[in-house]
Amino acid sequence: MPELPAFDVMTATCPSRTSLARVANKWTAMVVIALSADRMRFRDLRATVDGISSKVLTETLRDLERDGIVIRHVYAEVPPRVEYELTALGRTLHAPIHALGSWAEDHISEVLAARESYDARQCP
Amino acid sequence: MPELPAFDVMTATCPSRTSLARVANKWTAMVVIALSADRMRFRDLRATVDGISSKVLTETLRDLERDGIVIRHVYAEVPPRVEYELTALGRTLHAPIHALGSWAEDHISEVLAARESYDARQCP
DNA sequence: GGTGGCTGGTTACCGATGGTGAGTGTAGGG
DNA sequence: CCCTACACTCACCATCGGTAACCAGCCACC
Repeated sequence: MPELPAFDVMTATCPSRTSLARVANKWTAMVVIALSADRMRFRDLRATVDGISSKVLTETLRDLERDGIVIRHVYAEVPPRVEYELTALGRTLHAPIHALGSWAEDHISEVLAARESYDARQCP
Repeated sequence: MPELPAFDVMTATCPSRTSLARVANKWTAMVVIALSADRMRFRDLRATVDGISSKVLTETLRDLERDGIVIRHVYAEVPPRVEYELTALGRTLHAPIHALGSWAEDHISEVLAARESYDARQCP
């Protein structure tokens, strides 16, 4: 009865594909990494995730909230305070995404070397 | 002398950021997953990664080749034959990306449930 | 009561990016 | 002589991500 995964990210129409598309995204990755340490407010996230715009951060957070990965806490204060936090589901995403971020940092020298030799080969 | 990572994906200007952007991408993820099993030719990749266009597959593969993640084998035959294979560096990327793909497949039901309740809350 | 600041957005706009469909070059087969 | 197979490449749109500017609500200050 343990049916093998009826879900396959390789299939264009499979819902898991749209989920992969959301999760395999640089902004998603950085927001999840930032939130994995602690819940944060909007402006701190914006500062931590260097280079993200308000609009894109808003959209990213709303999509993540819709998918049940982050939760939004609104405090009726002045000035307004809104905090974002990973849900239990979001915390399960931390390991894979953190691994990806670490990969980028750990292997950047190899990537840069590969680029250099590729570019040298292309335009002699 | 083992300096701690001078690289930080959270910094917009850090090279590792551009690397993360390439690697945290749905097409990249699917191509790497497809190639992790075995080297493949172009048309088989196109068939495996359901929904990708020739143009986008070509671009993705060229970027991955430039970053030293895949290697291109060209056979001077007619009709032409080109095979793509993960490099050693590419194979180190398999685990993180595969984890992400599995996450998407494993948690899709929770994601779909979250979406449903979110959408119900938004427009009653 | 006007001004400015704080916060978490929203909006208009615009260039980049993804996607489509058609075309290209080569050689063997019919 | 033409058709097919394969791996692209190109011209063309549609869509999307990104930027900059603005907004709402409340307070403190003048």
